[in-house]
Amino acid sequence: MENREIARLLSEVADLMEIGAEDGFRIRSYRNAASTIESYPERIDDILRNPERKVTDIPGIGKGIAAVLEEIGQRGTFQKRDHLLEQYPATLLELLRIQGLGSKGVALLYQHYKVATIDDLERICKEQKLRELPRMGAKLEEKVLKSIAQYRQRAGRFLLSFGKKTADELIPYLSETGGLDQIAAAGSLRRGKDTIGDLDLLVTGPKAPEALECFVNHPKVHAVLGKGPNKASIQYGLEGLQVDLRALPHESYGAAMQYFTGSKEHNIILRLRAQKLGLTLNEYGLFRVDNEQRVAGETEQDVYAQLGLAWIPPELRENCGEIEAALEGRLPKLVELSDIRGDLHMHTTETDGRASLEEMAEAARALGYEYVAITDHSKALAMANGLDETRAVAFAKRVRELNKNGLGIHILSGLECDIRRDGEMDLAEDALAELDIVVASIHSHMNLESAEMTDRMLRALESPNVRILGHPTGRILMHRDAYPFDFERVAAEAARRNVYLEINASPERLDLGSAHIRTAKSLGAKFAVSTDAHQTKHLGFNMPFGVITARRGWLEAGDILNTLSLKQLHEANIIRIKV
DNA sequence: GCCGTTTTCGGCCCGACTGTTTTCAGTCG
Repeated sequence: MENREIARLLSEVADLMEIGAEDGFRIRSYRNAASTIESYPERIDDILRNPERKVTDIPGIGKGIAAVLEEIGQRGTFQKRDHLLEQYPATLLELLRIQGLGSKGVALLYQHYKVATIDDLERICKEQKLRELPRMGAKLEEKVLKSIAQYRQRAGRFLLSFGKKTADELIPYLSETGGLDQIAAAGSLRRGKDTIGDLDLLVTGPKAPEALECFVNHPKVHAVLGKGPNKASIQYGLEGLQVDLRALPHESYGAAMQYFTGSKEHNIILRLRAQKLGLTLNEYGLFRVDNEQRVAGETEQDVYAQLGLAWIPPELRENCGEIEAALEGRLPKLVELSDIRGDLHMHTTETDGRASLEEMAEAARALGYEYVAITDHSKALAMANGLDETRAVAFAKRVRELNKNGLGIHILSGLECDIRRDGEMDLAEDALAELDIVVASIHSHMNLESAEMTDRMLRALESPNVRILGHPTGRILMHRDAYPFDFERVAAEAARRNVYLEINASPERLDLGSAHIRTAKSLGAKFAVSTDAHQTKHLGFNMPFGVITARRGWLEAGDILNTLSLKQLHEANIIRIKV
């Protein structure tokens, strides 16, 4: 079993224990173990099988969890889990994702009304029975119903990063078949959409039929939805992501990539354009209507060229002006991962990160970056052990000392400073002035009225020390919507004040999203693509999702702060580097 | 359940808000 799945079992059990009102510290141990295992570089399975190794050497894993892991290794589950699932249906776990309900609420609802599913919950709210329970009222009913509606809207979708991980598992697996010419992911994954509904894979080559066979026999296939000579569909893994694999002739590869990358809207316009030119376009190629002769198909470039268009990067294929731009030769030269020179938002063990300043800096250096900003939380985030003025200033001093040692990467002293309810900075301005760069972010009071939230953000932009507005809309994909505020006003004001808007590359956020990026760019705003890394591997893993989101927002390198060199940052007086 | 130890027991990040109370439990981050 993969670490990710083991972690999932442990964290589900932690949730069930919480519903069962078990000891909080014990629950935390399960959660800690889950999170450690999820990000552990080695497979737990391998360690278990190796008589020379002990899982208890991993911090956070003691005798108790070690026994659990052993049991999982042998039979895929463990006693405690079985026992809890006898008491509570697994569907209760889903209810925890509804805002306003925690473990206590879920337990009470289950005991009182046998509420086990989202549908049950909706009914109880609509019948106004929720308010009859202790400490629950009409406002909560309303909040829960709203949250259920949002939850349903995003059901069946998956994070882009999840699609990427799945593709990264399946593509090498299918390659082992041998005798394949090409194998690639298309669809919304290739377009870099923030969430995906399914995963589309293509193969070409003489052994494509074997690849289809191999595909439906993957050990993690949950169900085979269909299989023919050219196509197979499966539900993959516990999460049940639908994956489609299409086998095509080599000469159709470009046309197939074009066809299956979409979007549907983009493809409709292309086919209309083909029609006007006396051509017809499908997944096998571009053909003349009169004599059925193939005019393109082996590469995407040929297909676009034969339609009189420059090749359009997949991220732009949403029928949002890209076809007009391709016709007129004014497609943007989109930013690329290799343009990124540094990372301006990350956390360390000083607050809620998992790696030390030195470890983060070293990992960033290994990625080839020229600089990083360490931006730990400020004191308002007490649960993260946020920095107060004294610690922030001391930290800046420590960074200045470190930089004297020639680390091979320049560290900027920074802070992710909380924006308080009234728009004031969480730390005094004179302390912020000691730092090289301040990211200002909202982490609380997210349910203000739009006008109040707008004022709050405009107020935050007034701080002379704020350089970046962190995760500006506050959305968590498939979990929490952006808070309501006048985005255009805030973006315009940020542009006026030279405050950069963050494109938070964390796959759960991708905030700003592409639509907001385009709006903000049209208002003159500039951006920073930052990982918000909480451990070293986030640095490399997150950044491509931020860059692809920036690309979907039509951004070029020149729009993005951290494509500048340290020297340029300094000379442009964007960051006053304190020495 | 983990960890460290002044080593087998006691501590484990906690502050703020909300809606429900009538002094606070539950949720969130």
